[in-house]
Amino acid sequence: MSAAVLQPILAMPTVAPWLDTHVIDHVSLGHTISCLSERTLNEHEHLFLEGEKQTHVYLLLEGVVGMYKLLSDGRRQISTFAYPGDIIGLDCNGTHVNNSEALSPSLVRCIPLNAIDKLIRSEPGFGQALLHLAASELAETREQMLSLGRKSAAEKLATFLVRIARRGAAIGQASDTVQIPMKRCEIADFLGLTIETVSRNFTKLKVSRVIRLKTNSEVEILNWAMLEAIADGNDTSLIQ
Amino acid sequence: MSAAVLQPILAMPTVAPWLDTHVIDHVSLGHTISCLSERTLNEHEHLFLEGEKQTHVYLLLEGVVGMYKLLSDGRRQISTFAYPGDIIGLDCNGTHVNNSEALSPSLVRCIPLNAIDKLIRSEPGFGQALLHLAASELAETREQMLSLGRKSAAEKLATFLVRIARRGAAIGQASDTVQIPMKRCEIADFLGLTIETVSRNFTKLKVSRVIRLKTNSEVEILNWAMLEAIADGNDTSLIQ
DNA sequence: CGTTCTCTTGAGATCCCTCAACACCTGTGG
DNA sequence: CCACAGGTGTTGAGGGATCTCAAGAGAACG
Repeated sequence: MSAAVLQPILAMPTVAPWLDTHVIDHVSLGHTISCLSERTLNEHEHLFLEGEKQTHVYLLLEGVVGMYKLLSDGRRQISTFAYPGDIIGLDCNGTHVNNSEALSPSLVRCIPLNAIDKLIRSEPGFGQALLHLAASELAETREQMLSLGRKSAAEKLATFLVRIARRGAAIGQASDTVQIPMKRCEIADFLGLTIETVSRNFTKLKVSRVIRLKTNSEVEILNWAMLEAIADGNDTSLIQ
Repeated sequence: MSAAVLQPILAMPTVAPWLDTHVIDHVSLGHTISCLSERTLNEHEHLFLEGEKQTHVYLLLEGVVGMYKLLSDGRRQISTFAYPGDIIGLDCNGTHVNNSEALSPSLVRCIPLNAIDKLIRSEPGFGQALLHLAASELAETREQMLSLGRKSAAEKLATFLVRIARRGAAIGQASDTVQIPMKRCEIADFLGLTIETVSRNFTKLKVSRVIRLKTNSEVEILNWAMLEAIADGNDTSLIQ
């Protein structure tokens, strides 16, 4: 699989093409191709933990990876989900500030930090691409803060579904059915809710004919306008 | 005032020194110093609005600026507060995704985007500094997501006070008294609470002798260990 | 010294959480 | 083929943290 087809949706210019094996070998590593490795992750296996020293940046090739933080009593907040084509581990300066766990069997390409540094110095476009990527992640994260701080449970779930549907469409999935690669528990920890509240609001959306659940991880969006209205806080019927 | 003394606390290497008038003039603008302008903002004046085209990046020289997003019914989420030395407008690729409002009379240096681009291309260290800055902002934003999604009102307020106290100490304020340059309303919109809940939890912290309010905008921290314990969710007495 | 803005405090309502039971699905083994 | 177990998701009842609405207390300012 070529990394060139796995471009992050948001970044323009994109970062992933630079991290193709041949490019990075040619540009920054000379002939020591062995420095670039790939790593498979089982479900629930961790890529890195909070507090660990950062050694690599990772390009996700397959699977879904969740980044999360914990409180000492076990409360968890998932800050973002990484999809194929996404860069993992950019949000840290030397030490990881998140835990990173594979939510499904995954495959990552490991890019050593010094390779990144060399690329930045030798290829002016690369640094710019990384900067755009970071800016996009910041924008997305701050959009999610609006959800966490100010939206109701139903609005949070609708927002989540809209975003995940757009994301699925961007990587070429059938647009009528949205694949949800995470469990209720992970959705809850992403939205700042409990699994029961997530489940109840799935039901709410079902009975009001906004969505239909083909399976627990496949959602058909029946009323896209209504879903977006709820997500944006413009709905008056569902939220009572 | 020289920008060199106004380095962002988190970024290492820092960005601000590159944006000093003489440096940016020499490196990227040749002799057209007129391209670099400064702008004063009254309280509640906006630097830019969501959806506007991005023309500049701003270095905050004086004052405090809040970045926020709105829902159509007026619910507001403040995503971050900028202090002197901070860069404003980095979290966007062409179009602003936040509103940016001065919370106190402020002064910003306006750096045109093309100057930023030139600096990135000509000075390899500058792009790296920007990247570190973006990574730091991402880390800080995701820390705030943990607050928004998983902490109680008391824990949110304690977290806010700890962070603002550290920030004040870093720019050389007296460590026993913390200056809070924003109103209750802005604290509430930052923490995802109402002003009443913020006020009630200020009172909670007062009666349990964790803090003392000299004025409404000056807080003395009486029990630092307790404040941090509450912020980290390790307190059992206050949260019942 | 009133006016306005901000902050605090109280009482009731509400949304979401907690605890609990049950339903569903899948694989395993008798 | 069925029984069973474990993981996952749904639904219900009750409680609690926070919000809403309302009034009053301070602080800032002309």
